[in-house]
Amino acid sequence: MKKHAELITYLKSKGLRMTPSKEILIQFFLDNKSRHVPIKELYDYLSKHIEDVDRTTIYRNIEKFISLGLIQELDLPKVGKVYQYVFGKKMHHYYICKSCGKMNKGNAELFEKVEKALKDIHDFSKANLSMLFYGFCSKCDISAESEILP
Amino acid sequence: MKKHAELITYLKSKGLRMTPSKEILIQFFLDNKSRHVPIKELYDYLSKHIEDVDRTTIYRNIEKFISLGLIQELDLPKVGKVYQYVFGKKMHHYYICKSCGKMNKGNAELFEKVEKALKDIHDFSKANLSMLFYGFCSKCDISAESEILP
DNA sequence: AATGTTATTGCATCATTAGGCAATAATCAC
DNA sequence: GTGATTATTGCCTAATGATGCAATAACATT
Repeated sequence: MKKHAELITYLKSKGLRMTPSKEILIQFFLDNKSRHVPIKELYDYLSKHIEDVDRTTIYRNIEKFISLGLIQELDLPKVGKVYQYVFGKKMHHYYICKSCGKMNKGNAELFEKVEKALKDIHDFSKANLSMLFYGFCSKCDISAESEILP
Repeated sequence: MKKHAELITYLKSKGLRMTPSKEILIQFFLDNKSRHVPIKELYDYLSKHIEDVDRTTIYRNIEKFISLGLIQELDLPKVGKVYQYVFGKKMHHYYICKSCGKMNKGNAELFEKVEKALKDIHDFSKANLSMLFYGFCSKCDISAESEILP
């Protein structure tokens, strides 16, 4: 409730107008904070509450939410795009396999080391920062049988 | 030339078969190593060399090349997807603005600090690792006028 | 409460990306 | 070289995502 109101205030301050579709999507994200949601699910959910919503509405709102730091998009190989609530989170990071799309949350130690290292970086907001590490999980490791890659 | 042959050998060892379209795409990437290329350009280039190439061919080859660590995809807000040659590179990283899509190469100091920190991480290949930092550039900074975000 | 401004939506349309299937062609084993 | 295996392509179709425009609705101001 409180979070919801805060969020609305923030979004309005950024020039957004609160419409039924935005209200519903925001509530959905607040209720599913820890999940990674595919856009199909968002559309289905919205359709349940508003009949004949156009798919464009979803795409345009998603885009705005991303630009304002409300949600984050992850494009996972073999899986597709998923969206995740990130508003107010300082940072988060993931390891994503370029081959199979498998995703791991990074460990805390690295998190803190990088956070310290980031103090040097300017022209980039430290709030709401996402770090994505694209590599290869052990199952897909490409360097294993290769004499070319180090 | 040498690089080209090495690459072919590697790809074959991974089960790929060398076809005209793959040859042309690979040569293109070798000739444009430092660039970030949109898929339209790849398609136009391929079309010049093979008449009536199907779009599907590009997409499927791109996907394979990514899976094998030959190229890397960057999905930039407001800009779109671009592809970059990364084969054999140990690591690279970028700062990408979630709002305007502006992209900066990260600085070297952070690069090394993170590289050290990564020694702890297991189940992830250190070769061919991409680090993407998604935040907000100073121009788009969302936290500037907000009392909610830290 | 009425009004003016403008973000938002729906609609139509187009561009991009993905998947199934049969024909083709690259590679391997002999 | 010949044949067998199977990755790849093209084609067709479907799903996903983007864009321009006019109508609508949210919001600030009065």
